[in-house]
Formats: sequence, structure tokens, C-alpha cells
Amino acid sequence: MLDARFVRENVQVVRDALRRRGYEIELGGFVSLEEQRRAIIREVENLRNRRNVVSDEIGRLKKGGGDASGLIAEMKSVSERIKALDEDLKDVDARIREFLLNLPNIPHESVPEGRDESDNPEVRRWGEPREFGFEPLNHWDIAESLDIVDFDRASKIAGARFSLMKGEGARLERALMNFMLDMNTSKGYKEVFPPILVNRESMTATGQLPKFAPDLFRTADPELYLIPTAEVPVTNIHREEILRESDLPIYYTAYTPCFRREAGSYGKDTRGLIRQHQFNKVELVKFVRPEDSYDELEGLTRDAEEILQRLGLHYRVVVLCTGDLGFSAAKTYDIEVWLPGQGRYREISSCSNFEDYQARRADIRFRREEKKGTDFVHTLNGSGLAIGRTVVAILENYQQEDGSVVIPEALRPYMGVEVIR
RNA sequence: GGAGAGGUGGCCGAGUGGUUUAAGGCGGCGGUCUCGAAAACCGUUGUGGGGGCGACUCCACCGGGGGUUCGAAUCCCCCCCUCUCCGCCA
Repeated sequence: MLDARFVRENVQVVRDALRRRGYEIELGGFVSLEEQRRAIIREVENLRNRRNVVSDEIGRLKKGGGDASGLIAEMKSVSERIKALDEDLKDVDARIREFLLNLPNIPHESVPEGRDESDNPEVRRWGEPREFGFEPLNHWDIAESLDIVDFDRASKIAGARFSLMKGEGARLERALMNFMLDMNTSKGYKEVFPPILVNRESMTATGQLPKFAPDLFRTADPELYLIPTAEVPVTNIHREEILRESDLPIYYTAYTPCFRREAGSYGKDTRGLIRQHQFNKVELVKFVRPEDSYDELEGLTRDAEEILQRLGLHYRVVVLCTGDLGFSAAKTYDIEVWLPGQGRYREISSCSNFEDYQARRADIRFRREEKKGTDFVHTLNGSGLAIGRTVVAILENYQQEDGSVVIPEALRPYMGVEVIR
């Protein structure tokens, strides 16, 4: 969420910034709500001050045996007026908050201008696409012939966009989870295993609610939400906390299943493991000082890239343009792995700096050593990595002409086998 | 699911209708003393918001939300969370 005072005082700046992302937003109504809010506060606080002073007076009068009935009558009407103003204030506050919750973050100045995915500039690439002496297969053909993923039975059990991993497939999923967590913890990320059902407050804090409710799975009673990413519970670890400057930066890594409705993506990636309602992911989350957050974004992205490097998977890094940037993010790098079966790069990690946008919604602050008051932290997160898509990448990049799949060197201690055949 | 106990400032802990503008202690910070330190003593100590150029001033916050009252940390109602016991359960 953006700072109300900042928006009010920089209407032009905010409108232009949001236009760069493709949002046309009228801010006049907001500014007048803010004026209303302050007018109500001025009046109600004056009345409260009067009530405090007079109530004290009434107490003294009564103690001394005096007559306070006139003052009591006056205060009765003052209290009624306060009550009415409080109602108005609550209403105005709610409207202000709703407006702000639906405003996206402002892109960082280094984010390139663009309309959509096709305008995302490539920043760098690592490795080379492997040369095949045969026609490489799609991962779902590889997986089904090796009998390590069963899509038909998964759809019997749960429906479309679910998968049943079997044998070495299930083992591969588990091996990747452990490999990634071990790499991340060795770099100083603290491993956590959070709840995967969360409450509405947590979903609001990271920006999924209220705007993206249709993308989420929700339980009926009690009302809880299945997390679409570990970003949600892990960022909420420090919701409504004031951290010490010396605690920062804080790094977490978490493995969780993730759940997404994928509403509006009918017909996209209907085959295979790319787009599932349930998938596994290892996430990286950082809480940092504002002045460090862009260096920390570079570091976070490199940490995610290193996992692909250790797995020997060719990839490229793109920076999301203004039109493709996620709602809460100020800047995002996507890491796209090369998939020879599809002949294209696919997103396998998305690393973002949210600046203070989530911290303000979640009320995560820190106290500086040499300064009074508090500042909002900056939050960042990125996949390190999406496990299902890593399985896809390994199957497609390490396939052999005979249909077997070689296990990357770094993963063998976790897999126990060198080849799936 | 049932019964009970509890939730007060960074921490501990008093406070059951009006000098509590939340006692007292611990911790933190500053100072006095000291060669230096400890001890002792003195002072200070949160968050958010409104108004003012400013010294400053006002309002709110005792788990959350309602209510009673001129006035609520304190009384009433609902909810959340923690702990103990019982039941159930991986």
C-alpha cells in the first residue's frame, strides 16, 4: 500500500507512475476523502479535549458536594456528537483504506517502459542450449513413458491441473526440495516451515487480497486461504512487529506446497506440469533496510540463479517492464529456464523488491540505532526455485535418445540413482 | 468439542468507575562520582495521528470489536489468542 500522505501530496507523480503500468486512476476522490478525514479529526479531537477537561471538573465537583447537573447535560450532547463523528470517521477511513489497498505499487525508476511480456529486456544469460542428436520430447511424454507422473489418475483423484508423482518422479521432487533448501541455508537463509493455510489479514498484508481473491483457494469454515506462495506466510512472520536495526537483514527460506486457481488461464499449458493447481516451491524471503534493498534484490536473484547453475540448466534473466510488473512489486527479475521440448524459455523464478509496499500493509517496521521513531523495512522474495518446473527442465534437458533421463551431478546424492530409466 | 485460568508499556508486575497525565521494579539511554569500571544516586525512556514556521500542544492506544456512563484498563456483551485439564485425533 502506498503512503496516504505521499499520494495526497504527489498526485501527479502517482498518476503518472500508475499510468506507466497501464492503470488509469482518478485520484481526486481520494484527495477529498483525505480532506474530509482531517476535518473530522480536528472537530472530534477538540470535542474530546473538552469532554476530558469537563469530566475531570465534574469529578471534583461531585467530590466536593457541588452541583454538576448542568455540565453533565452539556457533556451528554458532546458525547453524542463525538459518537456521530466517530461513525463518519470510520466510514471515511474505510473508504480511504479500500482505495489504497487497490492501488498497485509504483515501479522503480530503473524499470523499463513496456506494455507486456514481450517488452521485457533480457539482462543476461548463462550456459548454452544443449545440442540434441535427436528430436527432444516434451516432458509429459518423457514422464509418462518412464511412469513417473500419472496425469490420468491425478485427474480422477482431484481434477484437471493436478499431478500424481510416482517412483523416481516422487523421489526427484523430494530430492530437489532438499537440494534447494540445503543450498539456501548454506548461504545464510534460515529454514522455516510455515502454515500453508492463512487468514485474511495475512493475504491482505502481502497484496493477494482484496484484489486477487478469484485466484485463491479458500476454505469455508473457518474462512482460511491456501497459500499461492510461501511469500505469504513467511513475510507475515514479522507482521505488526518493530524490528531492531541490528536484526536486519533477515533471510528466510521455506519449502511449501502452493495452490492457485489459475482462473482466466483456461486453455493455457493444459498438458504437463507447467501450470498446476498445486505445486511445490522453495522460496527466498528477505527483510532489509530500505537503502540496501536494491543490492539485496541483485543478491537474491544471484542466489536463485546459482541453483540452476549447479543443476547445469541453461537460463536467461529478464527484467519485467512496467506493464508486466506484478501488483505489489517495484521491480522484478524473472529467471527463465530453457526447455528444449518446447523450444522456449519458461519462467522458473521471479525475484522481486516490494520496497515498503508490503511492509506498510503488514506494518513491519524497524527502529534505527541513531534516530528516533520507526521506518518501514523493505521486503523481497523470489523462488529458489519452483520445483515442478525444475522437474520439467531436468526431464527435457537431460533426456536421452533411449527415453531415459540422466540426473544432474549435484542432485545425485539426493536421488540415489544416476539415471531414471 | 467441554470445563477452567489468563491477555496491562522492551520485559516483569500493581491497578476493579473520577489527582493513574498507567504505581513499582528490571532492562535501555544520558549524567554525577571514578585513573577506569562496578555500585550508588539523579534524569530520561513507546506507537500512531491532528494542529502550529516553531518552542510546543492536543487526541488515541491496557488482546480486538460493540455497549453502559458526564467520565471505562476497571462494569456488561460478542469475538480472537495463550495456558491447564477432559474428550477426540495424526
